[in-house]
Amino acid sequence: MTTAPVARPGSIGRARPVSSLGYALLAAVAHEPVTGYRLAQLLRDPIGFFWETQHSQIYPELSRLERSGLITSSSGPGPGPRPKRTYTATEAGLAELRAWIARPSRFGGRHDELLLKVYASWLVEPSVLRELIAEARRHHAAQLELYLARDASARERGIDRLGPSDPRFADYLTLRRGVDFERGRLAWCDWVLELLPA
Amino acid sequence: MTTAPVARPGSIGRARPVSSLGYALLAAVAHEPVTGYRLAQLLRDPIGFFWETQHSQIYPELSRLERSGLITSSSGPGPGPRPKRTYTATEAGLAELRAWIARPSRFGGRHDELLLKVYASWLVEPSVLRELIAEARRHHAAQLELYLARDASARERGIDRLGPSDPRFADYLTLRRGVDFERGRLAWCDWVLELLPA
DNA sequence: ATCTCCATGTAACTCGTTACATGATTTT
DNA sequence: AAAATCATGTAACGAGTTACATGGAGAT
Repeated sequence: MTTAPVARPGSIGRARPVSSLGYALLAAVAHEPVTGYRLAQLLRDPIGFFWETQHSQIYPELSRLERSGLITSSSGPGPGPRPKRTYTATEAGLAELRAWIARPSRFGGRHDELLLKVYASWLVEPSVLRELIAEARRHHAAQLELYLARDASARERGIDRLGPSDPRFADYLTLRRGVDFERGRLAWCDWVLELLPA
Repeated sequence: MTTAPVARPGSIGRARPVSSLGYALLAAVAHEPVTGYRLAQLLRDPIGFFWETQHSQIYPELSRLERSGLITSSSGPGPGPRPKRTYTATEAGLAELRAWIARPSRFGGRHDELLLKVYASWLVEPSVLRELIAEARRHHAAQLELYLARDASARERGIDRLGPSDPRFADYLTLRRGVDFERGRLAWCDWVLELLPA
């Protein structure tokens, strides 16, 4: 039996709980060992489609995860002045991830700048609102195209026939949500544009 | 007592640009004069549907907006130990809001904890994923019901026949997006649940 | 020559959440 | 008697962004 509860064994003040970003990093590292640089890429694409951040937030968070025993690192010579570190998830890290998934989620923390602008749009000329929506439409159309291309190649490889214990199946579920979201947003943009006087 | 510190005509050191929350507050104040307390309510419902925050962030932000001359306040006796302040948008504030709407938006800043959990769900038993989605489904179903009730009463009052220069029309646009979003999310939850082994 | 990619970090700041603090009036 | 509502603020901390800093290898 592994000495499970991780972290500092004799620490009195409890360690800071793992942040959402921490879980995002853990989830990525659980796929395969990666560098901080690679994680920064993943947090633009594909994880970035639902959880974005910058590399400046990643490196300190990796240190925290390692201090908590949820990941371990091995370092070798790097391309720059500092050594390159490759992180691997520990059993404790996987256990923490599993526990987090099962814990009730907080819904909320919504922040949508487009809807905020639309909410205030009665103050501007209809043509300004029209351009605002048209710009959003272009963005969501481009994003949808990207997702659909991935969806097509994922289906080609039979990803939709995989089981829920395959990481690629989980990827597929989030990708489909991306497709639905962009489609919904596009349809809403079109509806608004139709409603607006020419 | 009205204080009107005008919008720093010749100030050299540029003041901090207005934050997204600042614009949310400005947009609400533009409807009618309100207190900080009332703004806190609006930032749960209905503005909170796309821009949430706590009252502890509102009061300092209101001070900043007033120092920038975008809103003014009048104070009278309050129910508690401190005076009650009612804020009103200035012409400069409305101009700033209009300029912000016309400026190009940054899309992004996505943070979706459910999708993050789903992304890592290959690590857990399918039953855990099932419960995760079922919980989300309940939440989105409840939220959809709320939006639909509002949508029905809004249509009864003929809000869908108003023009884009009426604030209630702008409210209606954001409400419809809420309905679409929850419906899309519900459909995705159902799709995942069907895909999962019983 | 310049640009991009790999790779890692820190500094300074703003944004956002939780908890603390007060107190009258109204509702349960 | 207890709780909710109205009403305003501060303190402490965690989360997130932008800018600074370094430097080799390979491509244009």
